[in-house]
Amino acid sequence: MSERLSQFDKALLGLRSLVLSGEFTGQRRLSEVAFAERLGISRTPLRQAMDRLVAEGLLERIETGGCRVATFTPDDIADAIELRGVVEGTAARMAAERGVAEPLLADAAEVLDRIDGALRASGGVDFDEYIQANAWFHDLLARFADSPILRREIERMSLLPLASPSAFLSEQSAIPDFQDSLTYAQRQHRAILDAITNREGARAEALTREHARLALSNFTYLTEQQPMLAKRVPGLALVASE
Amino acid sequence: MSERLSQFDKALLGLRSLVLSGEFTGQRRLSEVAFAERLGISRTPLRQAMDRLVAEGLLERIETGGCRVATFTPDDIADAIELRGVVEGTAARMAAERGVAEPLLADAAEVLDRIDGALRASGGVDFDEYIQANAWFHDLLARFADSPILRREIERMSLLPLASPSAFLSEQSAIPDFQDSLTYAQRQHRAILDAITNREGARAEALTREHARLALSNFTYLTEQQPMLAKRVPGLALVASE
DNA sequence: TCGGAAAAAATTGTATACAGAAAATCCTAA
DNA sequence: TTAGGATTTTCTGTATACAATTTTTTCCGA
Repeated sequence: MSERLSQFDKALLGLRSLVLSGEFTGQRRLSEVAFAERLGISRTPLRQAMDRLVAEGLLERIETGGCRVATFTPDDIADAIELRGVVEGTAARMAAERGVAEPLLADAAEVLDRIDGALRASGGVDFDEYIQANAWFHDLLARFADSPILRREIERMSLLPLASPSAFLSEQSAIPDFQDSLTYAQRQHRAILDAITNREGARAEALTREHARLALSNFTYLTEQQPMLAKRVPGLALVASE
Repeated sequence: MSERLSQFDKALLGLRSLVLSGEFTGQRRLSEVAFAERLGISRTPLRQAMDRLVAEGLLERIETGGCRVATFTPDDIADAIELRGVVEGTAARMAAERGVAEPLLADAAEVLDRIDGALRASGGVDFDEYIQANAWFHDLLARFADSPILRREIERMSLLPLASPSAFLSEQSAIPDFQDSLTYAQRQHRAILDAITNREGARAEALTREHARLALSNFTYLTEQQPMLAKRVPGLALVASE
């Protein structure tokens, strides 16, 4: 089961995790040689990985050469979350319009049951399970419409860690009534799946957008109440919007 | 004014234009050495350019190594056009909600006048002018909301040449009442700008989506009426959806 | 003539060398 | 002491060499 990793894969995984660790979140240029040595590979595949991370938006090019960790304002993150909701909403609408293959629907129902289980776990909510199952549901949503284009774009948007639905989940436990928020989110999941199953495109789209707006309001609350969140955001420099 | 191009820039521009020329639209693997020689550069920057084009979606990786020109079904293109409309619609809505800086609005008004001029040119519609001004308008739309995230995503979606609003414009002259279609599109432009100026977010979004749907229906008409279009699609293998 | 194995050729993935440019350091002069 | 400039150092961008695969060709046997 363990596929042999190419040097490029090593570079990509290693570099991404280093960037997300937050260690290099200053505005300094990232040294190719330093990272290549640290990851035990040559500069060539490391450079490829840097290019990739620039394309993902995690890094940004410097005019004079090289690149640095990207910085985002809370407004940027908010936009990314909302846009993700819009695109997922489109996926939901298309899925409803076109109909979804039975097996996928069955998978979705099962995943939603798993989320219910995580919410009702003895000893409080099982966060890890919730996060995983939630990510699974959103991935299924992206596959419902059977559109490679749509799927690709949604996947791309999930790459900005802060825009993905499960980002911050651990931070979010600081939110009052957070558990209620999760329960509410799950009710939205069921409503979305219901709308899609019933071929109600407009409703499926609206519900999915609304679902993203919940994540958005949680994020907004966090950044307003806890400005120091910036320090805990995994790896990306979060810059105060003036 | 002529900025010195890096080898990578040469590779990117050259390779993209070669791919779009359609010469390599078979399913064969693109040889790195061949292209490097043809463009007069070494394999390193060419390889970077290939990576970039893969990220853009113009090329796709081959499991055993290397990459080839990507293929799209008409359904894929249709999805891309629709999705572009959705994201542009979001930009329009956000612009209306947030308000747009005066200078940008003035630019937009001017561009729309240029389009009117292109439509009323003596000796028939000035297509080149229309295409250029139209692209300009859509670029302004992407900048209206003052959101780097949104702008980036819209730009990215314009990279798939077939999804961009002006793609096919020359082909589309084969459409009956095509000139009327352009006039209608321009009326939509004005309506969109009007909605944004009046801060009517929902209307701005709906109108922008509708605008994309016009392009979509033109594309659909073309592929249905002229299956041989595939041969004339610049550079991308268009595969019949079964 | 056809199928398949073996050898040959070509191609990719990776490492590394090198030149030119940017950045850091240090020295000098006000 | 500090500003400015020259020098040194470091770094990126690019070319190229090399090894491991993959693909093609060749050749033999059925």
